[in-house]
This record gives sequence, C-alpha cells and structure tokens, in this order.
Amino acid sequence: MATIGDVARVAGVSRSTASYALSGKRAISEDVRRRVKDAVRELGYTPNAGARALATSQTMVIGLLAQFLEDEFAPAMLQYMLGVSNTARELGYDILLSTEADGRNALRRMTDSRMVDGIVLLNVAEDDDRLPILRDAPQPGALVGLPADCSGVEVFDLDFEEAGRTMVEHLHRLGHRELVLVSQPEHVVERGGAYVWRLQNAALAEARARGITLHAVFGPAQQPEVGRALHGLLDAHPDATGLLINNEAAAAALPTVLHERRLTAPADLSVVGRYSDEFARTFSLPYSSIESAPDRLGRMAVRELVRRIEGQVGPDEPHVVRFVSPELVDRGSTGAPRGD
Amino acid sequence: MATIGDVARVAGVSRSTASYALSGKRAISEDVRRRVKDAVRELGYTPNAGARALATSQTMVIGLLAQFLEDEFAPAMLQYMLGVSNTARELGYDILLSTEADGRNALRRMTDSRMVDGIVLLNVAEDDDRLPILRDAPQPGALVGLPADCSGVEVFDLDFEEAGRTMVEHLHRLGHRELVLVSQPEHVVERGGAYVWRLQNAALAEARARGITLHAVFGPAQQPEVGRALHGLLDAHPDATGLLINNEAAAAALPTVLHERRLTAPADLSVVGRYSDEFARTFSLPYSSIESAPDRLGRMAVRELVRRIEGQVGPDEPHVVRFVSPELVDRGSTGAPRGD
DNA sequence: GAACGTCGTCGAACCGGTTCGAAACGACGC
DNA sequence: GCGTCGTTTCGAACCGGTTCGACGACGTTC
Repeated sequence: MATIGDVARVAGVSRSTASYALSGKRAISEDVRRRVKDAVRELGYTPNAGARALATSQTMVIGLLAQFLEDEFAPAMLQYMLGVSNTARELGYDILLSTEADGRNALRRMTDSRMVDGIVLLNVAEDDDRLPILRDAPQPGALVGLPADCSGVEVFDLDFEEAGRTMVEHLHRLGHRELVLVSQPEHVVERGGAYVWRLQNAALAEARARGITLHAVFGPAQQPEVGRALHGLLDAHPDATGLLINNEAAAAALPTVLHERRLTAPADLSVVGRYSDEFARTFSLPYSSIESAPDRLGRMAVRELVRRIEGQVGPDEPHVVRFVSPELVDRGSTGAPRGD
Repeated sequence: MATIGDVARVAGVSRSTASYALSGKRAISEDVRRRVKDAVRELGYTPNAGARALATSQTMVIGLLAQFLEDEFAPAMLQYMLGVSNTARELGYDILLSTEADGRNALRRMTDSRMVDGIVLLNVAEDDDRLPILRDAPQPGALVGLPADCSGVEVFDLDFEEAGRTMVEHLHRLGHRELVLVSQPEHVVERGGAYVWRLQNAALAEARARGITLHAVFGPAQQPEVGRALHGLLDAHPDATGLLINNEAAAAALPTVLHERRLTAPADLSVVGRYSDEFARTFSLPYSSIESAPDRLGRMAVRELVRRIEGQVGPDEPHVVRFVSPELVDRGSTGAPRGD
C-alpha cells in the first residue's frame, strides 16, 4: 500500500511538501502540486486513517450507541440509526456502531481509546447511566431522548407534552368525550422512559382541562400479549370513542384487533397514534398519527454534534436542548363519534 | 489523557517495558508488572486505538456494509446487522457501519484508508458491484447472500433451493394440489436478488416433479399496493388452497387481507412464509415459515471472517461457501385443504 | 575464575501521517 | 553589491503505541 513517502518520492519532493500539496495548508507551486497529484493517482494513494488520527487527533468517526433493550421495538430504533448514519456520512464522518447491551462499556471503550470524535446516544432514559461517562469524556455528545440532567450535552427529542395535548385536543374537537390512551409497558417507564410519562401526563391534564374522560393504561409490547390486552381494553371501556396509541407494538397489532371486533376507523372508533410515517408504511397502519420524526431527530443530533466537534460553536457556549414540535399526519382514521 | 509514556514514568520503567508488561509478550518481573498495572489504574490509562492500529496494522474493527435499497424491507435487514454487530463485539471487534447507498464508495474508503481489518457485505446481489473492489482489497471479506462468483470471499446464505422444495413438499404432503407463490418484486430480481429465482425455480421444479400446480408471481413490496396485489391474486386463483410467501411486505400485509376476505388459515387456506422468527413476532404473523435465520447467518459470517483476520486459516486455504438448511417453523397455519 | 546462558530491562527505530521553523532562492530597492 | 522580502521547499520533530537488538546482572558449569 502506498504511503505519502512513496508519493513524495515519485513526485520528487519531500514528504512534508507532498502533505502540504494535498492539504493546501501552505502555498505550493502549481508545478509541484500537479506532480504530487499525478503521483497520488498513479499509486492509488489513500491516507492511512490511523496515522492521520494519530497526527491530528481527529478520527472523522462518530460513535453511535443503540441499545436494543427488552420490549424496545427494533424497527422504530432502526430509523434513528439511519438518520444518524446518513447525516454523518453527508458531513464526512463514518459511524462506529455499538449495539452492546452494556452501553457504558461500549461508551468507555470508544471515548477512552479515542476511536471517535463525538458520540450519539439513542434511546436516552431519564436517569441514563451512560450520561456521567459521556460528560466526563473529552468528546462532545448528543442525545436523542430527554434525560433529567441535560448539562454538557446536546439534547433532541420530540415534544411529547405537546404531542399528548394535540392528540387529546384533536379528538375533543371532533366531539369525543371518552378516550383511552395505550402507553408503553410499565417497566419501560420504570427503566427511565420518561417520554411515556410526559405524553401521558400532558394528555391527562389536557383532558381534565377540557372536562373529558381519559383512561390511561400501560400496554404490553410483545405479541401476542398486546393483542389480548387491546381486546381487554376495548371490552373494559365500551363507551370510549377515541383511542390514543403511544406504543409501537400496540399500533402494529391494532388492525388485526379491530378486524376481529368488526370495527373500522373512524366509523366505529377514532384512532390516533404516535409513530413515524415510515413506520406507518412498513406496518401498513391506516391511522392518523403524531409524526415522531426519527430521521429528523437523528439528523439534528449529528448536525449539532459536528458543529461542536469542528469548533463552530465554542466549548463555553450553551448546549442545545431542542424539542421537535409534533405534527399530526391525517390518515383519515378520526372523525365524529358514532353516537353524535 | 494518559499515554504509555506517562504510565512508564509513574512506574519508573521505560516505555517498552511498560508495553511488554501489559502485553505479556516478553518476560517481566513480577515487581515491575505490578508497578505498571498500578500506574495504569492510577492514571486511568487506555491505549490510543489509532496509535495501536498504526503500530500493529490491526484496527480491531470490522466494516459492515448495509445498503437500504428501494423495496428492501428494512426491519428484515436490521436483524442481520444485529447478528453481525453482536458477534463482532463478542470476538473483540467493533463495527464501522455504512448505510450509504453507494456501497462501492464506502467500501473503498474503508479498505483503502485501513480503517478496518475485514468487511461484511449484507444483501449481496448475484452480480454485486462491490465484489470486485472487495476482492482487490487487502482485507478479507465475508458475504451474506450468494453472488455468481464466490472466489476470494467467505459466503453464507440460506439454502433457498431447499427452502422452495420444502415449502412445496410440505403442502403437497398435506394434500394440496394447487399453490400460489408470491415472490419479491420483479425489479428486486433484476437488481440481482438471485435468491428470489433460486427459491422460485426450485419450487416450480418440485411442483412439476410432484405433478401439482404452482403459480409463481412477483408481488410488490410496498403498501398499499401489496395488499391489493394479494387480493387480485386470490381472486385470480380461486382453486388454490396453499399460499407460499417469499416477500416480507406481502407476509406483513397478509393478515389484513385474509381478514378482509373472511378467510382463516389453515381452515380456508394453508399459508407458509419465508422469514425469521423475530420477524414473525414483530409483525405478529401467525403463519408457519421457513426460518431465514438472519442472526445466525450474520454470526457465521463474522466468525469465519475473524478466523481469516487472525490467521487461524491460511490465505491459501479455500474459502467457505456455506448454505444454511432451512427449517420449517410450524405455527399451525397449514393443514389439509378444505375440499378433502 | 573464565565462559556461557538466562532473565529482565532499555534505547532506538518504526508505523504513516502533520506541522513548525528554517533554509534556499529569486526579485526588488537602494 | 548588499540587505530585505516573499515564495517555495525541506528537515526534523511529534502523535502514541509496538518490537527488535543489545546489554547488564546473575547463576551455572567446567
């Protein structure tokens, strides 16, 4: 494999001159620059990434930590990963991926050994045990998900409070007076999935403010339990006319459940979920939903991370905490309640 | 950040001695070894990955190329990625992920700049344009998917011929005489997805040999087209009693279609698919299926790749081409045809 | 007591880049 | 003819590890 020494020899210059000719960091005569570039082409030279990283202490790699925890709906996670990965590439960075269950271990390895210039954490819990490590690390970090303590990192998340309010408001306006909200399983919440609380509490408050009833329940995240749970739920609340779903597995299982009960949306029941458009297409879900925008969040996280890495924003400048406003995508699954 | 020089100074030895004390590649007195280890702990020393890669020309990183092409069913791809990633970690390797549409570009970058010790290619087409680049690369490569030319790389794939035969045999034995096979969209085949052909041709041959009818059709891979296509298919072949599905999107859409037609499996129609158990759970598919074993294939690819990387198998020893035998997972969706 | 082997350690070189300071060179003004 | 300046190039040092050859100390052996 050709090194810059080979290039220099072929071009008849010193190694440093070859380096400058390629980087353009010093003035180089047109003649020499051409000779160096020709030599590069002739030898098929590509700089050695390790050597460059050593010399510049820049790896041009971003670490991506994605934990696939129990009851995490994998296809949903994938979309965040793709948003991160594709954006990183556009900005000239590669992705070092860890899917290790022990995220702390992976994080330490990546940061301590200087394999990456920055870190993106997916699926961040309220009291995420990876955060103290990330804060101590010399590399900047960006999160998708809202922890209790946002200091020292860039944070991006959907505005789940607004999402909860929007869902309730939307159905109330259509005339619904009794709603059911299906959240993620309780142990996802206990693990620190605070976004579940945020949406649920905002929805409850909004319902109270509007004087309507909202039954909030945790649904399982696995088949076939979730199907049974949905049946039980609809049995338990026969007067509910609106269904809110903040649980990917439940959303995916809903078409079958409604078919089994001979119900159609919106004629018999208005349904609104919270998942991405891509998710809706993959699972052919016909329900209106709050767009969770995973690709957009991943993209924003990487963008801001790279700005930090490249020093376009100073180390003392405040960190970003940004909430994406939820948009309701109308797929026609909501309407006036049947009784009206 | 502490370097090995710092460790050496604290321990009162030379850098080389510190290195040997840690690697164990030369005899070191118990006293010195302890002092070095203490210094490591005290300073929180972790070797710099770039420096080590430069010195040893080993990065302990494996490149993973996953292209998310049009009509590729993303959740299915994710399972291969996880198999690769998790196995790599178990063997001490990290994953450099590329999801770039232009796989050749990503491959060249990874290999030329020596960022990785080996490469795993997912979703390999019959005449995959990444293969010539991989063969020329100094790093070994492993594929998931069967190309026309297997030379110079390790190849792992499901035995799609046997899968096709098994599906037909299974339904024939139960008494079915007219079957329909839904394959991937035609342009996936044209792009080089030869596995579609392999399964289809073997199924057709097996049906012929058994004197039964098999209608093979290409199905779309997107919603809502695939649902309509399934309806059209069932309309067109009212006498078919068995349905074979080699198309993830069609499999995912089938429960709804059957509900809409008021059909249940196996009472009205026997159904057998080709997808992984994980996929079946994610989409709550109740159909018996040929297990496509993505995690196992990813695992095997990485295992063999690492054996090559670490020289446990010599450069002149022949490369592996291994087909995983398909297993039929019985989920009770097949039985004797209704007419019997 | 000289020759020899073993063990533990050190210094130096190397991996392949980048970058700083200085030197060589021609042009210019005086 | 000499000093000065700007442009272009070079040599050396450095990033942080690993590894080879050598060397000193010590214990055996004849």
